[in-house]
Amino acid sequence: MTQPKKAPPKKLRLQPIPAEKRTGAVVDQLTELILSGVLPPGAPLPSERELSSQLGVSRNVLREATKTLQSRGLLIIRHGARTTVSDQTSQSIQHAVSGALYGQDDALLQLTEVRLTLEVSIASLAASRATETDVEALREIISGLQIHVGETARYAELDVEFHRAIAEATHNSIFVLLLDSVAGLMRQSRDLALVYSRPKDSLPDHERIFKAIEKRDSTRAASAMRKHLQLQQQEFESLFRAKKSKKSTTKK
Amino acid sequence: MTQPKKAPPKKLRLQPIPAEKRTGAVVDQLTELILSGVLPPGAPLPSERELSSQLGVSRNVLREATKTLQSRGLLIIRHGARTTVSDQTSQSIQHAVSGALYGQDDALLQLTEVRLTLEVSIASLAASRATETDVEALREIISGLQIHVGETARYAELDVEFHRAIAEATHNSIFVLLLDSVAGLMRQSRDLALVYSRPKDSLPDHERIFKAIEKRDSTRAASAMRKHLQLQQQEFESLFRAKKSKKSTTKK
DNA sequence: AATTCCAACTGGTAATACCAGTTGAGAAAA
DNA sequence: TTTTCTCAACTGGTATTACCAGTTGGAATT
Repeated sequence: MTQPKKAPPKKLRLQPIPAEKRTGAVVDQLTELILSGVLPPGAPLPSERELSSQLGVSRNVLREATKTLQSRGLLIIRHGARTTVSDQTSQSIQHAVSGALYGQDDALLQLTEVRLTLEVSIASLAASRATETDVEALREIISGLQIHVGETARYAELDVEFHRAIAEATHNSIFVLLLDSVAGLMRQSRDLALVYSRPKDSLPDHERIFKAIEKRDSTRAASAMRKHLQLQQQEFESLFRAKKSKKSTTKK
Repeated sequence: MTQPKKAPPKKLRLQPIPAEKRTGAVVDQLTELILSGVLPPGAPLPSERELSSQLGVSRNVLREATKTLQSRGLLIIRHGARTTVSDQTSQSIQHAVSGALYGQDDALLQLTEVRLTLEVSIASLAASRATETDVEALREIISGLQIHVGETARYAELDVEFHRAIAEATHNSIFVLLLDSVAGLMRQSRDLALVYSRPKDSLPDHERIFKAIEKRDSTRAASAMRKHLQLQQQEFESLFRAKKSKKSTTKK
């Protein structure tokens, strides 16, 4: 036994799968274990060979099930290492949306538009519902932003955190999920890197949004967020127009 | 050969998969074929045995790939029949969201809230962008609603169509996708059936929304939509409170 | 013409053997 | 002692083969 002592194969109570539709049943059972928290994020699953025998199904079936759960973003499977529980729920939304956007070159524009409307509503709701804890979390991020104005990369990270924290202040998990998905999709875009907002320009916006939420001023929070995002939107639009005209002159 | 003549195994140009990560490569290749329209919705794939040999991979790999695509909503796999291409893109979003909502009993409330903010924005955008074709489509649905006021089921169908048509008038496919997902999730809820809006009450709302869009009045469209959905939201809220108090007296 | 029936397809599962990354404990070097 | 390196024993990934279980469509029967 050269293998780890940690995560001792705690005999998870696993019900053997009865008859047909085994794969689906395994998916359901594992999903249940994960979502209910018996298998918390980061926890390793037993090996495929062990798990499959415990469940009374072939390794094939177990593997198809885990594959499905991976594509749903619930599991992280790495060749050679143990399969672990993930916490990225927004991943599957990204798949779906990126499918719908396939081949549309104004994809980024559509995304920013969705983000704009989504976040404006979120900001408004957040302002009316934020608890003291929420505000405190935002305050910390804001001070972080102020400190790291010089470092573009670090600032960008905190920027994302900021928007996410606002979504969490709505206390509606769907908003958080949708925002994550949209943000994840935008991050995939290559064109994005070029125009990503300069810290110096956006810091005042961020502060304004924070103050509005701190004062529980929904209206002001919404309008501050709108202003903040509209600038980006305009930059994308001009970028898109430039790209489009270039395309039509080069190709067609 | 007792099997069909239709869908003659048109030799799809399939590139053999080279080295490792075969499953992922197959997923990508099939995804490409589907999203690009080479394999249109409804089209049958070659059988697993044939496809796998054409791709130069084992049936195992092919199967895991198709399984993944199924869970992403791109394929429909039925035991005994051929696997066909699907067109349900919103399905995978539903999976993700229902995962996030797991165990939260105010799920329906969160959903209605998201729907409210989403659709209000959509209505506003639709009003400012609707083409004559869009308006014409809406007009037809409205007249359908007026005709079928008496039939609850038929009216409910048209109701869904109406909201979807508005989303399409934004000419932003992501909005359509998100709306579909939210609507699909709400349809799953058991509590929903009890309070579904009575035709007589909501018809005036629908007409008001339509007229606003017809006149390209964004503000009025948004407020009409808000009014329309807020009623539902309030009903859900009272239902939730009732349920909650009942729970706490019964259990704890 | 309508019904029944069944053979040959389809996908679903199992079992096994081997390939290919990962990992960590212990050996070797500092 | 501390650090680095090595490698065996894990992990997941793939291939093959055999068989089970729904579906389907046409031939045989009514």
